[in-house]
Formats: sequence, C-alpha cells, structure tokens
Amino acid sequence: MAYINFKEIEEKWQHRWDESKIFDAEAGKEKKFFLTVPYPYTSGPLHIGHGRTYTIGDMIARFKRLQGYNVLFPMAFHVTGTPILAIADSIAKSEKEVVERYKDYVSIYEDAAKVEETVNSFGKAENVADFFAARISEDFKRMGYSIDWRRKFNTTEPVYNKFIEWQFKKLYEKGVINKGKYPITYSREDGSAVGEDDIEEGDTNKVSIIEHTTIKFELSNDTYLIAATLRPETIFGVTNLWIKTDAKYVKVKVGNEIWIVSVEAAEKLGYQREEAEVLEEIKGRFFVGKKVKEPVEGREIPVLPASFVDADVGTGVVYSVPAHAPYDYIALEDLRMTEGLEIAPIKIIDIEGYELPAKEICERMRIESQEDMRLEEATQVIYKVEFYRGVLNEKCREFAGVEIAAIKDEVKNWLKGKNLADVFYETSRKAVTRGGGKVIVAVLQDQWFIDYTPSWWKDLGHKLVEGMTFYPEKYKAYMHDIVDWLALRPCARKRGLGTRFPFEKEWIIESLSDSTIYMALYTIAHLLRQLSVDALDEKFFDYVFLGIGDAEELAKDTNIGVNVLERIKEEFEYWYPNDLRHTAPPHLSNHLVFFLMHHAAIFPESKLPRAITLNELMIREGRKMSKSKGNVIPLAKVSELYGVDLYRLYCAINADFASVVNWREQDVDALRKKFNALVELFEQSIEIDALKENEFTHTDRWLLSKFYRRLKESIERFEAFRIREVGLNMVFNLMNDIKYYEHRESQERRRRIVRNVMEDWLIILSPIIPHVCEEMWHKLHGKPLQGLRGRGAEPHSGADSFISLQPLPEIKEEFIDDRVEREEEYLVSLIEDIKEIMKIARIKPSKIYVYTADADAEKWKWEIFKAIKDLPDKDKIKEAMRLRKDKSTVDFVKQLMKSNLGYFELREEEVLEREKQYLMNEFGCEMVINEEYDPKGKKKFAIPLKPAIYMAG
RNA sequence: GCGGGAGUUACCGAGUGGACAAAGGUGGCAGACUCAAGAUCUGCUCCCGAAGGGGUUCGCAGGUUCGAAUCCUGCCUCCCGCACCA
Repeated sequence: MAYINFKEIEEKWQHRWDESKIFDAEAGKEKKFFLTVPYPYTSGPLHIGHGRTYTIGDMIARFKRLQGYNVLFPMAFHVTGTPILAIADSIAKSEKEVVERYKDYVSIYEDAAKVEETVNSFGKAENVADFFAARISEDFKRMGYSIDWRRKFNTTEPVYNKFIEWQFKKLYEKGVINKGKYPITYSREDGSAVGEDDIEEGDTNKVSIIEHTTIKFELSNDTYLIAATLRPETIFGVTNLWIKTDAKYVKVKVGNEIWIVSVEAAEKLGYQREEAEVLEEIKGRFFVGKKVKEPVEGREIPVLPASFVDADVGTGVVYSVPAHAPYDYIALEDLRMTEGLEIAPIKIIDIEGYELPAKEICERMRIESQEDMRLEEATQVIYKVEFYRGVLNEKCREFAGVEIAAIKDEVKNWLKGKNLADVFYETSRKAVTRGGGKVIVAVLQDQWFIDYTPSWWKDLGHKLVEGMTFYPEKYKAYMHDIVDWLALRPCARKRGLGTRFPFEKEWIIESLSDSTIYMALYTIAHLLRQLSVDALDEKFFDYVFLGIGDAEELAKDTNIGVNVLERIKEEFEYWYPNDLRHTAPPHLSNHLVFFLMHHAAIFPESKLPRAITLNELMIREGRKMSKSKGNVIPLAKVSELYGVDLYRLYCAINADFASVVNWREQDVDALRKKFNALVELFEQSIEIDALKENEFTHTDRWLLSKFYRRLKESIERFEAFRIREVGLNMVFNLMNDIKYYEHRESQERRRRIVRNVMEDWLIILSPIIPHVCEEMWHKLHGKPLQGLRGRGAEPHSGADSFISLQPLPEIKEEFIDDRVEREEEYLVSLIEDIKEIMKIARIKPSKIYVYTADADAEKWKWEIFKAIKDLPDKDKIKEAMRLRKDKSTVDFVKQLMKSNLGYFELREEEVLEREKQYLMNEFGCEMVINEEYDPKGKKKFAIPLKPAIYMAG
C-alpha cells in the first residue's frame, strides 16, 4: 500500500485548525453545547490511561459540532493541594528518588542537556506546575483535541482565588460552612497533617484512622488505668487487665482525673485532647498484682503482666476477656502454667457452634503461647464470627439478646454517657512518613467543614440527580446513594497551594472543595483577563452568575464599563449550564457529588448541570498502569509510537464506557492493520468517479442500503454515547460489507461505490479519527464535488472548509431497502447450503440443480407459510392441515418450524435467474433452476427461502 | 463488612427468552500469492456425519417455561469503591 505519513497529517491539520481558530467558541448561535472534562493535575506527565477520558470527551465535542451545536470544550489546569508542594520541597531538599523520577518525567519532553536545569528549577512549586501545564497542553493539541484554549487558567491564579472566595461566601451564607473536631493522620516531626503521598508505602498500603474506645478502670480515687479496645461490648466479660512490665507508663491529668497510659499513648493523647497534662512516670511492673474496679459492676479485678501488650498500640493497657479474645485466653493459660493462677473466663456472647470461642479456636489452631503469630488470625476469625452471628447473653444486662452487629455502638454510647468510656484514635498500622517521622493520629480542634447534612440540601441534590442524564445509567442510582451518604467534609487545610479561606486566612481551601463549580469560570475566563483582579469581588460574581445587583452601580464600584459587565454576563448566560461533564467513575463519590451539590446550593435551576458520562479506566496488557510497575506510556509518546488516530480508534472500539480498556500491543497491531486498510480504501477512491444512479445494480443498491442503515444506527448510537458500537459498525462491519461487495463485483467497481458514500462515511468517522478524515476530505475536495452527497443543492464550499465543521450526513432513507438486503441474504444462505453439502458429501459437482418453493408445483408452501406465519407454534400444523389436507403438509410445516425462517416475500426463482451467472462462477459448474429433472426426489424438500438442492457428481 | 460489577467456545469480547454452536477480533491449522519472510486473500477452528443433519456447551446446582447463555433461588470465584486524597 502507498506509504502514508500519519505524523505529517496530524501536524498539518492540528496546525490548520489552530490557525483557523475553528474551535474557539463564540457565544451567539442558537444551539449550544458546553462540555467539560476535569482539568488535569499538573504534578507530572499524563499517560495513555488519562488520555482515554479526554479523548472520549473530544469525540463527543466533535460529534456535537457535526450535529450543529455551537460547542464549547475548554480546558484548565489543577495546581491546588499538597502534592505539588511536597514534590517541590523534596526537590529543594535534593531527595534522590524524587529528583530521579522528575528527571525521567522531564526527559519525555526535553533534550538530555536541559533536563538537569529544568528539574533544578522544580524547587519552586510554581515551576513544576507551569512546566507540566505547558507540556500537557501541548500533549492535548497533539492528540487533536478540539479545545478552546483562550479560556485556560490554573487554580492558583488570582482570578481563580477570587472566584473560589466567592463560592465559599455563598456556601457560608447558606450556613453549611462550620467548624469542629476532626481526626487526621499527622506527623510530629513535620508538625503537619500527612496524606497518602507523604506516608511510606502509603499508596500501596493505606493508613486509615481507627476509633478505639477507652475504658476507665479505677485504681484509686480519680486515678484510672485506661484500657483501649475495639470491642467495648465485651466489657461485661472482663476478668483482669494486662500491662507490659518493662514498658513505661505515665500519669496524665485530664480534667479532674488522672489517667494512666503508656508513654507513647500519652504523647498521642496530647495531640488528640486539649486538656491533657503529663505528670510522673511509672514502670509497668509497679501495677502487677494491683486491683482495679471494672466500671460496670465495680468488681475488683487484678492487673497482670502480658508480653503481647504493645505500649505503642492503643493505651498500652488492655482489658482481658478470656472467653472471647484468643490473646487473653492464651496469656492466662501461660500464667496458669507458670504461676498456677486460675481465672475463670466469663462468657457473654452466645454463638452457635462455640462454647468458649477463644479457647476453642486456639485449640483448633494448636496455638500454645502468646508469642504465636497466628493469634492475630485467630482474633480476626472470632471477631468476624461473633460480630455477625453472636448474641449478647444475660450477663449483659439490658443489652442481652441482641446481636453484636446491631448493638456495638449502643454499648459504646452507653458507656460514654456514663462517663466510663472515651475515644482514642489509632492508625490502622504502624507507619512512618517518607522522611521517617512517626505517623500518629491527631485531632484538629477547629477544622473547617462543609456540612452536607441539611435536608434542604440533600433534597436539592436528589432532585438534581433525578433530572439528569447519566451514562452508563447505573451510576444514577449510585449517585443518589452517594448524596445520602455524604455528611461532613473538611474543606480547608493548613498546608498546600490554593485559595486562602476567606473567614480565617491561615487556612487554605482544600483542592477538591475548590474544583466544584469552576466550569462556570470557563464561560468568562477569557473576558476577565482584561479586568483588574481587585474588581472581581463578591458583588461582581453575584451579578454575573446570579443576576444580583445592578450593572450601573456595579460599574461605578468596580470601574468596569457597563457594557463590559453586560457582555460578561451574557457570555455566562449563553453557555451555562454545563450540558455534559465527562470523567471517570472514581470521581463519583468525591468530585462529582461536590460538583452536583455545590451547583444545587448556589445556582438556580436553569443553571444546573444536565448530564454526566463516565468511562472506565485503562490497563495495559491486563495490568494496572503505575509508575512503580514501570508500565506507563506517556500521552506525549502516542503520536510517535502508534499514531494519534489509531490510538483514538482503539479507545473508541476496544471497550464501551462501562468497561476497562486493555491496551494490548497485539490488539493494537491488529487494529493498525485494519485502520491502514481503511485509509487505503479511501485513498483508492479519491481519483475515481462515483457510480451514477442509473448505473446502480442490485449489488450497488445492497451496499448503499447497508451503508445508510449502518450510518443511521451509528448516529443514533453516537447520540446515546455508545461510541464503541459506532466504531465497530462504521469500521469493522462496513469494511466487511465492502469486502463482500468486491468479491461479488470487482475491485474497480468497489472503488467507485466507495466514492459514492465516502464523504458521508468520513464525516461520521471524523469525531473518532479526525486527522485522516480531514486529510481525505481535503484530498477529495481538491476535485469537484460528486457522489451522493453532491446530488442535491446543499454542501460545502470545498478546500477551505473543514470536515470538523460539516453537518452530519443526511440519512438517505430511500436507499435503505429491506428487499435488496433480504435477496442478498437469501443468496448467501443458498451458497452456504451448497458448500455445506459439497463438504459433507465430498462432491465436486458438475451440475447443480436448485428447486425453489415458488415453482408451480410447490407454490402451496408459500401460501401456507404466509397463512401460519403469525400463529403460535402449537397451532401451525392444525391450521396448515385445515388449508391443505395431505401428509406432506405436516412434513413441510415441521421442516419450516425447524428452520426458523422469518416470513419475507421474495421471488426466489426470479432472484436466482438473475444471479445465475454469479452462482455458476462461484461453483465453477453449470447450474439450473427448477428443472423437471429430479432423480433423488429433492423437490419436495424445498421450503420457502430455502431451496432444495441436487448435485450431480 | 457495606455498596457496585463480572464469570460465554484457546484468548479478548458481543449476546439478556426462540432465527444461538453463539457477532467481531486475536491466536492456531490448511491453501493462494512470493525465491523467502511479511502483508494480503480464501477456507477451517466444540464433537459426530458420504446431502444441507444430529449431539453436547455459556462459573456450579436446582427451578420456571413448549423453549434458557438470557428469567428465578442457592452456592462458588474474581474485580472495583468505601472519603478528606488528587
């Protein structure tokens, strides 16, 4: 095939689109469509997995343009938050791992000589963000995305800060911005909160916050040993306390009480409570043999030593429930062996299949010492079984008879209510920061929240979700659930890049809270550039977005001309709402729900989002892409490694939105062949005349019918976001049709018939593979218009007009012809039957006899076929016999039913006579239709649409 | 655990009551072309069959139905999300 330089084609059209500004969207035209895809986070290069979402967004944008919409598809960059700052800090400190990673990243884009210098500049967060924002926008241009770049911004710009301040003031007015206590993972060394990115192995082994219940065991007046537990309901079965003899404990003054906990716990407590004051230190062994009072009944129980106790987990004091906790049971067994100490377990949970669960599991697993690592597993097993199947027994007073799963929190609250218990937070595992600092849980006393719980807000949220389109549809129900589940969300942090919290300036607005309604800013971002930032105050945005206030007055206050203000407002009014937000499912429970809720709270009904579409992620060769696996392909490499249109086609065809795309080289190669063949097919029809209507034969009409049927289906499916089906239909299936056509006719005629449909075909494919379509389109229009598209008066003006701006092809219904297609199917199935017989009977026929059911003697079969076509199976024979009383009728109807043929009137003999020559060519022998000669009595087996066949060997 | 999703013929992947031994692709086999390889094209690719037929399949076990890959029940296996992190 002719060599095609795809890279050259890509660059040529990207350049032409750019200089012609065809994707710069101007307000005004009647039908508008405003589509957004979340702005990328600029901490590094994007890979082909990210590319899927943007690519699909672009396909939708391009399709909507073909549909005649004035499409706005903007883009911006996300800089807010801690990661970029953390990266800059690490690079400023020359941390090797990070520096190396960023050298890799930068070398995707720059010559080796400049890499070092660029990475050095990354000590400033701003430089990281600017560098990647610039590179990502180049990547996007190279992917052929039809973005209006005039409206871009980033989330740390003053304009954006002003906009976010306005948003928070609106929410504050609604009374949903509040302060409260909140536990976070925290590093003492760094003196700040730490997230997944800051924690060693935090991305693979997440650290979560676990709420322990602490229970007070009175040692003497107002002095308590404080035991921490995850199972407060077991308090009724406590028999003793455990401490570690060689650990250090301290007294802590909490209010009027003295609490005794491990040194480590006391330290954590200091970060979790305001009023904790550490007093003197005591050795663990001091407590051995002392008695404490358990809080529920005031029983005296002993304090005993246990080696399994870890001073750095919980409080370093553990209460013992030997009936239900394997650790406790084994530790007591150890003491019984060594000290002869006998303590009877107190059973408080009834559970089928167990008498004393802890004892039995230990025996079953042959655990014999508290040093046995499998105790953890045994604990898990018992915990799970008791949680779901266990019932508290009569020892548990008013809680008796209730399942653990249902009562756990109630016991906890009951204890808290009686001031016998408190809360202590612990990390789910021991963790350190990447810098080596210990990670603990701290409680912020004055965390700012957005409170999503007010019912007016939830109602608005549900109402919005209900009225929206979701694709895939299943996400609509899911979104309702998320709206219900949403409660409090911290919305500000002390660290990171972003907008200062307007009500307390030392806080920074957190990065998911600042990206909820920014789509509104796109509508006017390019117009704000000419204004002074100071003018963009609350009143300004109130006027533009909500129509509050008066233009004249505002003009005076802000020094902005009235006409400018009005122009800005009109632009917003025209583009908003956001007609479609396209992203990926992981955003549902965070970004998207905030997006919806904040819109619902702030904007009037007419400005609320209309639709959300979501595509699943992309994996590579069956595995998740990640930098640690080293299997990431940067988006920047797509053009050189694969070609942009091929990548786009793969994204479109490999999976529907709801499925994960698997990027497999083998499949890419297969698709490349197909794609090249498609381009070749187009190329071959450029320099050729289309067929004239008066030249059309049956096969031409068949191909046209197939084409327009597929085109019609494809437009409907594209509209419904079923892009995969469009791709399959308009590439794979249609190419098969054309291959078949060529086989039926000739290569030369195929070139001509393809020319007939080529313009329409290119248009429908152009959202998916825009570069080659644009190239072919312009190659065609170097020539005068012809083909079916040029038939009427309409069309396009030639070489200076882009395919990207064409209207969708009109469906030529007159070419969609059931009869023509049925005739061809009839012929295909006859050929299959003949081949089947040839194969099985191992005959190479010298002459083929075909007998149809519309031959005179068999015509009754067609009549009966018609008469019984709509009857249920069980009535068919009866009715047929009523019409024609003969045994052969029964045989015929049975055959007919078995063959499962749909009724369609077709003149079999006529079709076969017409196609006789083709059939003879296919089989290389003579063929006769409905001749008298019938040596094997085959005629009687003819049924409508399925002729009988006899072959002479 | 909670919530969601999935198990289809060597592989990927369509199919949600009859036209289904089940699209399409990949891989495999045979043939054509070629000095050869590649590309391309043709045929085959669950089993049996010397006349278009028959048999057994869609995670497992039951059930509904004239009829089930498709509907119902139970079970098994796998994947994803569960928040303060972009």
